Amino acid sequence: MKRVTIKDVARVAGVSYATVSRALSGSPEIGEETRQRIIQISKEMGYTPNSIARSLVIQSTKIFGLIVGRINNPFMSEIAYYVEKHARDQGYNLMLCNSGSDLDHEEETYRLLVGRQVDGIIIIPAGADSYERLKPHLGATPTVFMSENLKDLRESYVTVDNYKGTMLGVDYLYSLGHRNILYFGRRLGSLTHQLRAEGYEDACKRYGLTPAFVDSHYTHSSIKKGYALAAELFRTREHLKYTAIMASTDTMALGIIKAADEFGLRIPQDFSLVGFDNINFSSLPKINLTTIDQPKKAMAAAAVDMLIHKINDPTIGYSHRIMEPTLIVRDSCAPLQNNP
Amino acid sequence: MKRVTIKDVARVAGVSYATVSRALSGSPEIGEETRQRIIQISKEMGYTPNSIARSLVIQSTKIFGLIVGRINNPFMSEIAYYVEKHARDQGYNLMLCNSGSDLDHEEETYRLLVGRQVDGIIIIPAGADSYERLKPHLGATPTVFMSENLKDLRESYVTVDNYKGTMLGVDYLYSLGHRNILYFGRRLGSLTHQLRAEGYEDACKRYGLTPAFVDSHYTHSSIKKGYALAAELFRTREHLKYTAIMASTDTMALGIIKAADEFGLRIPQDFSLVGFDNINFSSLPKINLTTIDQPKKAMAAAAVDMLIHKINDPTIGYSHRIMEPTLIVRDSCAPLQNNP
DNA sequence: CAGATAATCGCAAACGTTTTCAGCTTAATA
DNA sequence: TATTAAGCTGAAAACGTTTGCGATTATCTG
Repeated sequence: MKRVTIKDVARVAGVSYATVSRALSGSPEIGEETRQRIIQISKEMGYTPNSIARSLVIQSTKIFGLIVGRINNPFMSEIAYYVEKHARDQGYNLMLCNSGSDLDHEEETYRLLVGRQVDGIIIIPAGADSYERLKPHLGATPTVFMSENLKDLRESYVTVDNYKGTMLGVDYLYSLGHRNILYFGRRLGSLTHQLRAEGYEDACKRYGLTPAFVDSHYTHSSIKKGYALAAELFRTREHLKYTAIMASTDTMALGIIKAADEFGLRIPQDFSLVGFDNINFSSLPKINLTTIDQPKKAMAAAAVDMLIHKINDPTIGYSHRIMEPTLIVRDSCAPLQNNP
Repeated sequence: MKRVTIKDVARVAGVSYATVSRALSGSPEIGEETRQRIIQISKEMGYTPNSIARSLVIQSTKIFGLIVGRINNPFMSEIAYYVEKHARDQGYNLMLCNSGSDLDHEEETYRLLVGRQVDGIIIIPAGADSYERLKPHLGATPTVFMSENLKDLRESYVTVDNYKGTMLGVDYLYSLGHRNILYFGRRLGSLTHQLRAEGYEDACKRYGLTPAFVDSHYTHSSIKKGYALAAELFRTREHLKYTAIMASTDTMALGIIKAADEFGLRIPQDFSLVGFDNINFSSLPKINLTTIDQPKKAMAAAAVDMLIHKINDPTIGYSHRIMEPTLIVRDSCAPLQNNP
């Protein structure tokens, strides 16, 4: 199963392999007749250039590394889809790695990718300390961070305006007449979540509402976590103080939905609910979650463009891009009927 | 931003680069003291071996290509997650590509990956004709097909027993007392779907039930497609003839759920429903779809193991692995109360 | 017709490794 | 003491490309 190399086609064509290389890469200094002949022959022989050898000499692999927490997470896979698509359009392939949202594993993965000589790395960081951990390795390979805000990040990133996002949610709920809105989810550890909570808080203040929080100590949002928290809320009848819930995350909102279902509470009749992220779960029948959308496609495109710029001009420094969130209205919110 | 090569550390250590290479790769013929010294030095200098150069000489990239329709499809992303994990454990990284479920694009992608010198390719084929299209390129790179059955596939693949899967569904519905079960979804074009339909049909025959089908001409299952079909079914009141529906796919089932919701039909009170695939949507609150599970994790592991075997022994021929489906009982089915 | 210019093409170095083979020490054996 | 063996190390080839530079031929120009 010997692969056919450039030498083989050169021998057959009766030219040097330099000529073959030039003919196939469309170099202008090759006669048109010989070029056509060489192309013809290489096709017949089934020649495919060895991009490993090519990478070695041109010092570029045309590969991007993409590090996500877990690709089976709907948000991540959505991002990955657009990143792959956009990168491929620009001539780059993608090396996909799961960090498992674990800092050690993430660091190891990052180093592995630079060893693989990828031209650039796009990473959805595992946690708040990712930057600190990755810092010593940065600089060897152009990198852009995505989606998560990190504290004092002196590196390129693209993210959504999380602060504004929750504000949009509160605006909407307020416009429906809600005056007692509970914030449901994480506030600390992650800058992203901090900003979301602050957006909620400031929006409340602006309307003269008193902010209220439900949270606990945990590091990753999940349906299970949301369910546990919500079940506790319903059990203690604490929720009766509020007519609407602003969730920090769609997955948390799903947990709420599950608990509500079990407690016989109806959404939006018994309370309104808005999520954050617009993962594709949320548009499902019976779920129909009103939520804040992160423009995943645009974010992905921005990230790869940013990366390519950085590759073309390494002296460019870093840049930040904060994208606009939008409110997606579905069926989980209703106007407030009776003032409690 | 000059990268440090093996020569650099050799110079500093005062040995030849052959020695450095041997020391770092744990070759037994290097003195322990020099090895430690070299390791120390290479660490201090921040040396990371260039795996491109390495790949060129050892004729192996330690990379697998993974071609999926779209990574944002929940089923695909689940597979991808486990493939990456298992492959990485075996020392392989993953190059991810979306084929967009398009045959042309798939073929182009496949060729691209062999040009990239990947050691093997795992592919979830785009359609029934994938094999025909890919045939000329096969043989250069070990390949295993996944999940989709293809006609006369003289290549390695791992899939689930689709025939048995729908049988399980019918068994279950029958055991609940249902005697009028409708099969909802595609039957032709894809061997996978053909098998599912046949499993249903044979199970019906075994119980003396008369099979009934709802399908139409389409090539990809989707919620939208399922919704359209179901809405038509409900509008014509045709569904009253049946007390249960066996859907060809979870996504189709979701379409049914959506339509049912709009027509005021309740599941499982008005009819029972079982899906196929067990995508993670189906476990969501308010959905809770009873369905047939494909053992995605085991399938992924089997695929990469199969690929590694093939790489280690290219003369091994091809092999087929058909995994066991299982019934996942959730809340979309109920015992039949009144015989219609 | 001599010389110059342009159009093609080949030579060989380079990319950063791994690995074979041979060479050099040093210690052990006869 | 001479010989052998064992243990380390180095020189160099190989992997399959790209590309700067020089060489060759053909075509003009004067």
